[in-house]
Order: sequence, then C-alpha cells, then structure tokens
Amino acid sequence: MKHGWAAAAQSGRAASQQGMRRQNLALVMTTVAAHGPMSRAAVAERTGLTRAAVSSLVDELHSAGLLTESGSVPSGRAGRPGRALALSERGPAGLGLEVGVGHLGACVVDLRGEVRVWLRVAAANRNRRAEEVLAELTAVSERAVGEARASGLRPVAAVLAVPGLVGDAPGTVERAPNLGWRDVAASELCAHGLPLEVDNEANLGALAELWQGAGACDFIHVSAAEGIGAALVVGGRVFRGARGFAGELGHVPVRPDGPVCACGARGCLEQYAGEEAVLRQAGLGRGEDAVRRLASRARDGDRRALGALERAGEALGTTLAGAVNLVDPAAVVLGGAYAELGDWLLPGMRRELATRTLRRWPPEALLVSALGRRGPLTGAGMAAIRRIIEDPAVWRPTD
Amino acid sequence: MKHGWAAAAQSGRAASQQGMRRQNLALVMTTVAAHGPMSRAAVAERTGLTRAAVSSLVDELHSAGLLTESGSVPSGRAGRPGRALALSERGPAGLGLEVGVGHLGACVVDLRGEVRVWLRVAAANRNRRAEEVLAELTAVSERAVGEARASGLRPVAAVLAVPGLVGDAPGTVERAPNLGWRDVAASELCAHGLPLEVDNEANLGALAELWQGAGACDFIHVSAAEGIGAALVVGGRVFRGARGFAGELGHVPVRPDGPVCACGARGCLEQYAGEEAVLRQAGLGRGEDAVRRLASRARDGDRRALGALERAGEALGTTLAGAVNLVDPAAVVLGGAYAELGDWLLPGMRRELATRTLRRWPPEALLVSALGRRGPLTGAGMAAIRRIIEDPAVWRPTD
DNA sequence: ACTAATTTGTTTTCCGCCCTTACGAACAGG
DNA sequence: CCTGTTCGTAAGGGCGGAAAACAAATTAGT
Repeated sequence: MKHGWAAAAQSGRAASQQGMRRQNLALVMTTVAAHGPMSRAAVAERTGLTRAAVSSLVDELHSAGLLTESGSVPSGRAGRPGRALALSERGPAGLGLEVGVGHLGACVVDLRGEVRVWLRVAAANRNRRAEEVLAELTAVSERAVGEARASGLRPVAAVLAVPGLVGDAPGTVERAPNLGWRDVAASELCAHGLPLEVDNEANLGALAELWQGAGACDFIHVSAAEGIGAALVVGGRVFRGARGFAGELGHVPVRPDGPVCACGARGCLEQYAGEEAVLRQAGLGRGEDAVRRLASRARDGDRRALGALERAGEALGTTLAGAVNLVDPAAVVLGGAYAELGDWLLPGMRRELATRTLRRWPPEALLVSALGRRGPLTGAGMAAIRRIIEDPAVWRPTD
Repeated sequence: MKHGWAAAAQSGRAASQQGMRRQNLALVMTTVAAHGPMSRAAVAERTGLTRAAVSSLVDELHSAGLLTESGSVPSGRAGRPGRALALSERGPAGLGLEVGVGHLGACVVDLRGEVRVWLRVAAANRNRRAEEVLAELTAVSERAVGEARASGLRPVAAVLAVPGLVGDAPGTVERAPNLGWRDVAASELCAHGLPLEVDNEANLGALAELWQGAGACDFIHVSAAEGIGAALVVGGRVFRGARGFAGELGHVPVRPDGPVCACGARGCLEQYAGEEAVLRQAGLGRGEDAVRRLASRARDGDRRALGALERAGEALGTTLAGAVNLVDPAAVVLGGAYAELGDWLLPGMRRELATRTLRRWPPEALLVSALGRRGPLTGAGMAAIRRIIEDPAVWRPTD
C-alpha cells in the first residue's frame, strides 16, 4: 500500500517577527477600512490585540500618512471618549484604467474606497492598434492623475481592466478577441512610473461588488458584456483556477445538441444568452448601445425583445443552477451590461434556480449589481489602492 | 456615489509570538512530511528559517514524540553528515471510520501517512437504526484501536466518513438519504474519548487523493457512489461553499428537458450517469456488488452494458466540461466506485471534455483514482492525523 | 459643584522568539 | 595528518507583542 504525504500538500512560509508586524499593520488597516471610523480601543477589542500594540501600530500608520485622527468622539457611555481613526483622504490613491470595445476609462480611488475622479471617453477600439489605444488611454489617465493631484491625492499603483485573458506574464494581455489583441504588454503604458497590473474586467467587476456591495464574501458574479464571463469570489478573493482561466461561464453547455458555437462545441450558454444571440432573437442589430435599445424595447412591451430576454434568462438560470449546485455560493450577482436587463432576465433565472437547486437555495440570494457597467473600472481603482490597505508595509511615504 | 469598504472585506487574526511559533512548528512538520527524511539544515534551507531556529523547533517536536531522529546520513558531499529527521511511526495516529450502505470500516493511519490497520466488514445499513449502526461501528473501531495500540500507536483523533451531508453542527450528520439518517449526532459514538469529526465521503476521498496522489493541489474529484458527488480541492483544501453544500454534481442539469429526477428537476446528471440509471440501462438490478457485475459484463463485451457506460461517460463528460470551464482545475480525478469503470467511461468523457473546454484543457489531466473505493476511509484516517501535522501545538503528549 | 466610576491612550517592564555570529563536531579529499 | 566543508548548537541582541500601571477625559451620582 502506497504511503507518505504527497509533496503537493506542503504550504506556508516561515513566520518571522517582521512578518508578524506586517500582518498586524494590515489587520489594523483592514479593520478600520471595514468598520468605519473607530477608536484605538475599538480596534483592539475587535482584533484581539492589546491597546498598547494598537497604539504602536497606529502611530506607524499615522506617520506614514495612511491613517488620520479626527477629534474626540463621545461614545455616549461613561469614560474618556476615544479619538476616531479613519483612513486618510489625502494619502496614496489607486488609479483604475479600462479599455473597453467602445470606450476608455480612468478613475482614482482614495484609501477610503471613494471614487474621487471619474473619466470615461468614447473610443472605437475594436481592431485598432494596441499601441494607439494605449497611447490614448495614457492621455486620459494623465488627466485623471492631474485632477487627483489637485485634490491632494497621490496615485501610487494602477490596475487595468481589459475584456480578455491575462496570462502568467505580469502586465500583459494574452488574448482579447473583441479588441483584436494578442500578447500585448500593457505595462509599456506605465509612463507615470506607477506599477501596473492587468486583470480581466469580469474579475474586477466582481471585486467592486465585493468591496462596495452589501457583500457576502463567497459569490458568483456574472458579467455579460461581449462574452459571458463569471468570476468566482471565494473567501473574499477572486478564484482564478489552476491556469487562470476560471469563470468561462459562456461556454458551459446548456443543451448538448444545441446550435454550434464559435468555440466549436454545441449548445454553449453564449448561444442562448450571449449578447449577439439575444440581439438577433430580438430582431436588433449589434451596435454601440445595443443593450440600451433592447432595454427600451422591452420596456415598451415589444414581443420579440421580451421573448428573447425570457429565453436568455432561462438559459442563464439553468447554467447558474448547475454552478450553484457545484459551488454553493452565498449569492449570485448579475453585473456588467446585463444588470440593466435584470427586470426581464430575473424571472426566468429565478424559476430555473428554484427548481434546479437542491437545499432550497434562497431566491433572494440572486442579486442585480448596483454598479452595472461601472463595475470593472471601479474595481480596478479599488484593487489598486486595496493592495496598500492589505499590506501597508509596501508603502513608503518617502518615495 | 456609494463609497467605503464593505465589512465583508475584513479578514485575518492578530499575529502573536505564540502564533508565530505555532506556525513554524507546523511548517517544520509539513516540510518533513512532504519531503521525506531530511536533515535540520535541509529543513532550514527549504523553509527559510535559520538552522538555529529549526533546531529549537525540532527539539520541541522531538520531545513531543512527533519527530524521530535516525542515524547519520552521508550526503555524499564533503562535510559533516546531517541526522535524518522523520515523522514518528510510534507517536499519535489518526482513526478513520466509515459508514457505507453495505459496509462499515475503520483504519488507523500513522504520522507518516501510512495505513497501519485496515478493517472492513459487510453490513446492511440501509434504513437501519443509526444507534445500532454506530454501536457496531464502535465495536469495529475498538478492534482497530486495539491493533494499533499493539503496534505502539496512539489514536488521538477520529474522522467519520458518511455518504451524506454534514451540517453546521459539528459531529452530526444532517441528512444521509441512502442510510435513512437525519440529524444523527455521531459524536455519541465517541466512546474512546477521542474527538470525532464527521465529513462527507466524497470530500474525504478527495483528500486521500490529494495526499497520496501524484497530486496537483487544485482539482475536481468525482466520487460516484450512490449519488454523484464532487469535491473541489482548491489550494490543498476542500472547498465547501457558503453553506457547506458545494459539490452536488449529480444535480447539475445535462438536458433541461430530460427525465424527471428525484430532486424534482429535469435532466439532472444523476438521471444519466447515476448508479441506478446506468444499471437500469445495462439491464442489471441493484445489489451489493452491482458495479462489479457491471464491470465484468462490460469486460465480456455485453452490448447493453457497454452502451450504458458509453452514455454515462458522455453525460459525465458534458457536465464536467462545464465544471472545468467554470473552475479551471489542474486535474479531474474519477474516484469512488466509478474508478473501476474508468476503462469504459473515460473515452466518452475525454471526447466531451476535448470539444467543450476552451483553451485545450489537456486530456491527460483526466485521471482515474488508484484508491477507488478505499478513498473515503483512507482519507478519513489521514485527515484525522493530518490535523496534528498541520498544527502540532494542539497535541500534548501528557494526555 | 464635587467626587466616584469608567473608559481611553500611553508608558514601562517583561518575556518569547527568531536572527546573527561564533564555535565544536564530523566527514571527504589530498 | 591537515584542510576545507557542512552540520548542529550555544550565546548575545533586537524586535514586537503582553501585562500592568498610570494619566487623561468624560459621565453618573449626590
């Protein structure tokens, strides 16, 4: 009989005192970020650290410009009032960038998670040279950075949202079919000298939902834009899979013998609920604001539009029911462009989810994103600054 | 515009020196477990700790009876040879228990991960009173514990594998339809005074595969026994979902209009690849060793058996293709009773997976478990002792 | 108004743990 | 036999959190 523990089972790094300090700095930051302005004593109680330790940690974060101390806040009860700690609104900030098929975007998010600058310009990027697109994006982002500086903010990291796959090489887009990109090294854009990370727009939209939404920390975020993508958020982190390709909801089979898909298989979800398929069934052509036109037709009671949305919702529901059975998320969030179509998609989805999920998966766990289209760019900005919150030690104010 | 970080985004605990020590003890244990007998210096190099720190940690683990020191091992190179450290084969051990529909099992696994005692007795447990079953299991497990003690082992924790759902309450089975159990508090069994944990057999089978297999640490383990269950292993841990119900592969829809399932929905995978459906299509009745009979018929070239297995493999493949698109695992492992049917299931599965997965998911990533039926019980024993390896601080030799 | 009680934040002391450095031990090679 | 190398251990130092004590600021009670 074979024995022994497989090598794959090992994990973890050595814990040192520096690592301990680092972890506790992060703990204070995330605690203040999550639970609003609060006193040192409240932080201590919530984290389990002593008040003395919290004081020391707060000192360090304060002198780094990450935490600010407002005046006394009367607690209502007896005793000396605590001094409210909050994340600085003038410290480092995150720069979010987005390349869409029809637009470019840039935003700046401060430490508190508030969007302080928001720029979005129309641009026909389909099959345009990547260098050109990135040059224009650089211009947009420089405007955003300028406005941020004027408000006392200092963008220190950037995240770019793209409608495509990001591979192993950091800062590069492996494939973005709708843009016609292939192996584009987007870090070239980094003219600001900021470290730039690239991620899929669906993943970033999900993160925005995680950080802004009423939020569970385990959910599936469905983001229908050109294709149908899903992001699995597990324990507050996007689950990327072994090779980074997780979340390809659009090519989960709905009917094994269904229509042939561009991917070569039959009956993929995209053939039922993809933008192109829905528009075709609704009798609409593709175009810039096709989704908006579809929504207005549905509002007017157009039979074909309503039927197409009904069928799309049903197919989405069937597929998501399978995903729910497999993953058991606390919620399913409908985001991206389809958030605007929620009114007409939801009934079919709910019906399918209700009949096809075991253990009475609660129907109220199916949500529509409040961010909708703004999700990816918002998420990019938040992800950029979130790195500092989750590891304040990387931030040196002297830089 | 809404702002602020959702409360869900917080995580992590305070790091203290005790926690640091604890983590490093675990690091040494897992390193030695994963990379065989090795010297202190080798542990230091691999973990990043200093040789001095490793010495101190090893001392503590040695005096707790968890590590043993063999004689000098010449490294071949110049210099003083190191003394080989290995996990003790006489220290604490894990007790694995299993209640199946047709059998009871108990095993004892030592720190090295080796199965030292293995007992399995036939028993007709379907719709039998839980108390009776557990009493008989207690008898079996006492025999196993006795044999283990005779070899110098000391079972210190137990894990029970059941074909059912384990809920929030620790140590209780929420539902096990094939046994007819409902809200059974299995911890009552704990006559040995050992702490007992209960888990689903599919999850434990997956863990056995993780720890014994050549193993990736992200994979989907399909375990077909009575129902069809799957366990998602993510980063070396079983992913249980928000409510602990993840992995219900059997009720993922294959054909939305297919035959009605016991769950109320239509076209669930179980209707195509479940044991009952396959046996019916193959013209076989249910029975104790039905799977074995099916395999022998297939070996003999029986048309109906081959056809049934072909169709089952295809349905499994379709469903798994969807799961692979969603989760992007490094491997899919076919375990449980169906491992014995791999020869006939695999072709259809491979075909479906090849056509329906994007990004050419490598066909060699579809594996058949070597453990097969022995998976859950093995995994239970390993899980029991693994707790001590992953947190040696919980183990007090004085007990 | 004045005191007691309570809560906050800081200071001081202490302890644990890892790191650095140094040293003895054990082996291979010339 | 001597040298170079590697292994394990020991001593000293620094860092970081815990525990306890103290000062500060407010409420409650009389």
